[in-house]
Amino acid sequence: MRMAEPTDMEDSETVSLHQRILSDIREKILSGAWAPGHRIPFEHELTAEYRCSRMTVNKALSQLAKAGLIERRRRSGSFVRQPLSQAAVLELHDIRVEVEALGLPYRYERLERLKRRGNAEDRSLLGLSAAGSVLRLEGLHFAGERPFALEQRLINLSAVSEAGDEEFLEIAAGPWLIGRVPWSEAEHRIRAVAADETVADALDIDPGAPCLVVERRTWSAEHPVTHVRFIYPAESHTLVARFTPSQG
Amino acid sequence: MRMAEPTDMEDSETVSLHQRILSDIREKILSGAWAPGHRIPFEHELTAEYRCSRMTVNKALSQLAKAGLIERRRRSGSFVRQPLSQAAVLELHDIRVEVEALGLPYRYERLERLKRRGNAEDRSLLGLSAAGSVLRLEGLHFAGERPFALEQRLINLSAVSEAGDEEFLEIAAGPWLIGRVPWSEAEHRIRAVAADETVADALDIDPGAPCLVVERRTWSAEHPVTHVRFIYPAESHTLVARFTPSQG
DNA sequence: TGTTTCAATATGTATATACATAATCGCCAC
DNA sequence: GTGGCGATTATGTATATACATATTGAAACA
Repeated sequence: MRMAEPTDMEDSETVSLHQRILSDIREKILSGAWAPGHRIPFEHELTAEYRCSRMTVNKALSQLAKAGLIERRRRSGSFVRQPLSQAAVLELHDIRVEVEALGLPYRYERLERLKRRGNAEDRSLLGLSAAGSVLRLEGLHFAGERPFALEQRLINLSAVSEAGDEEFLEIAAGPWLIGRVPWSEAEHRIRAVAADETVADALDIDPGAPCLVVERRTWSAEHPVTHVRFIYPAESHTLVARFTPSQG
Repeated sequence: MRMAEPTDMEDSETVSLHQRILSDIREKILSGAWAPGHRIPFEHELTAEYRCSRMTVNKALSQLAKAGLIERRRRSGSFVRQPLSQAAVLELHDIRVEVEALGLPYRYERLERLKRRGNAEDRSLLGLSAAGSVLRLEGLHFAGERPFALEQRLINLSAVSEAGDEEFLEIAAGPWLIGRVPWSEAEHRIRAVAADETVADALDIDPGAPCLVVERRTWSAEHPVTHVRFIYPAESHTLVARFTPSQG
């Protein structure tokens, strides 16, 4: 019985082999290295590549199939899938796309950019245990001339150091990060609040007006990457999510 | 009432055993038969119950754990989870569960019940093309003495005729429907609004105060089943949804 | 009384194996 | 050619087995 030995992985944490296969493949797909339609290696090839049994590979691939990332066809192999269906709403949340879907011109404007050593609140928002540098950004998304959403973001520079060199003057950090950091997990919190003075001012609405707040924390391989808070004036925004009963 | 017995399997389709275990348990949890905190049978017990190997049981339970429905603890067993992962929040959205997770006593109170021929608005909300009978319900969910959420619901009686005979005086229609109608699809709309007079009055908050509104339409095999609108006072509620890419 | 140790236990992960099933390829007959 | 048919192939599901690991409860100890 050969135990799963960290053969050529020196950064290897105590991650199960099955997890490693899973995230390797997921990353290839999300990063675009394997485009939709691409045939991923056969089980027996992965078996050889990872030096493990077919069951282990099979479990990982089945999981990817269930998650909708790949499609498996008997006798043909497994293929990267096109759609990104329901979850797209809550996963991507690309404001440019939303705005342009409304037929309005999109624009982003940075309000604030600040590099600092993370304070207690930063660490709590990011879910960091140790202190480290963070980048704080604040910006406005416009739909035409009207403010569409206010964005307040923290980026964990220990996880994404290159972000420290970016200005983010006219591009939002979201799209920038998506192309660079393959995220493995995200958590959303959605709530309603009354606009305070600052928010009302930025969004050009009345103080006290209801706003929809969407907060998202993102992890990449266990490391917190970013925390972002989107604040939408109530009248401008409805989240839509469509589900079929999930099975895991 | 429930036929969890593997012995009398007259309905045996060509479903894999692993799928059957999975859906049996899921149903027990979603229907509330196994409340949050309940310890589900050990792997070796399920092994005996379903006459299969531990691997098969393990695969099913691992999947439920990944989906966030249960939590597994070594040496202790597996337990129905409290904290509502995405599945719980957006799929079932059982307010009783949410309230009890807060450690508060739950109560439901019907405000209105009305059977009528669906008008234009009803049809639009339900997504019905033809006219038919609908049941309109309005009720309040309490957490302790405080109103926790206002529920406004339409049920398509052509799809669920038995609902017409129910009073729904002290039980909300949500749990009732879940046990009866296997839904195949749901769509959520989430937004923020300011409370109007009626809502403010029911929820015992100030008019104009921000509220989180969650609307859900549910289909069962292409037929619209129900449309429900939950209105939460902002301070009482945050939706939480956790994702791995495309939901694993 | 408090702490340390240890065995028991349930889950976590991996193995090798077996057979079923669906899709495809190539061969052969017509 | 072309239509059918079996062999091949990749995945689907299940088995029995093995050992790792975390946690608990109780016994042994200071």
